[in-house]
Amino acid sequence: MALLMEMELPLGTSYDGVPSPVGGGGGGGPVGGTTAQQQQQQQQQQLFASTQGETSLVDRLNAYAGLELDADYGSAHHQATNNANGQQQAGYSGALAAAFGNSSGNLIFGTTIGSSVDSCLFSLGSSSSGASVDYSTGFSTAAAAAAAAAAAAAVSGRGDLPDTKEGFMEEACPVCGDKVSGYHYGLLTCESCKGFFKRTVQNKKVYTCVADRSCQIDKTQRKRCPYCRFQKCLEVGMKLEGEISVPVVDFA
DNA sequence: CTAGCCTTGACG
DNA sequence: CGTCAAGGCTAG
Ligand SMILES: [Zn+2]
Ligand SMILES: [Zn+2]
Repeated sequence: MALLMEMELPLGTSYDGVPSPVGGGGGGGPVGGTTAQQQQQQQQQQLFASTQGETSLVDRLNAYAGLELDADYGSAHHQATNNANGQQQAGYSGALAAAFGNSSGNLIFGTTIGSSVDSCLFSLGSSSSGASVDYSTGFSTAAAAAAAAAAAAAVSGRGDLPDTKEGFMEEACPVCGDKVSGYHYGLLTCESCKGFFKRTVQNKKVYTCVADRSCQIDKTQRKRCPYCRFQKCLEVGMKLEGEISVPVVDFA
């Protein structure tokens, strides 16, 4: 697919206000300084809060990553499969987003690790079967593993979904499983999740989960808990146009 | 609030 | 033009 190669994404999205307009891919007007990042942080803070059993920051990060792994590895994988149809980098950045909070290196709870994501290098083998990962920072094995797993799946273009023929498993919203209607906020999602994401970001909505922040989101239950739905939107990598950035990665 | 449909604009 | 995605609209 040549289409996925021509995505020119603005590196170094400004983190202090004006989202840099992206050239590629049509699109409406610029988003008026909406802060999905803050919302993302809010919700991920809550997730992170459940790791308070750990003492050190690193331990908590690892615990957090562990939670992300357990709760979301499936969807990340799933998404990577969908991306085989077009945009492989989405799953990649999604995993990175889950692991790092955002691709500019700021962690979800407001701390900064190192300087930026580029302190974490991924060396992916050219073969689709195996991918070697080299994380030199050693900050979070679990987080790196999560990112690497999704990255590997994205690169290899294989997930656990059986492809029909030419690897065209159409329609499967990574959030709720409904039929996808196109690319929305960075990846293939259904119309309803697109609208949902739009509403919550535009109106700066903040939901709260009445359960354990781990509600299952599917087509029939997605209405049940908007918190967990939005959480899954974020985990899966949905983001505003201005926030779309490519993590510093070199495929060797 | 939800979600399907519509309009808008930027591409090529 | 046609396509695509963001955002608007609105019945239910
Ligand atoms: Zn959906
Ligand atoms: Zn919930």
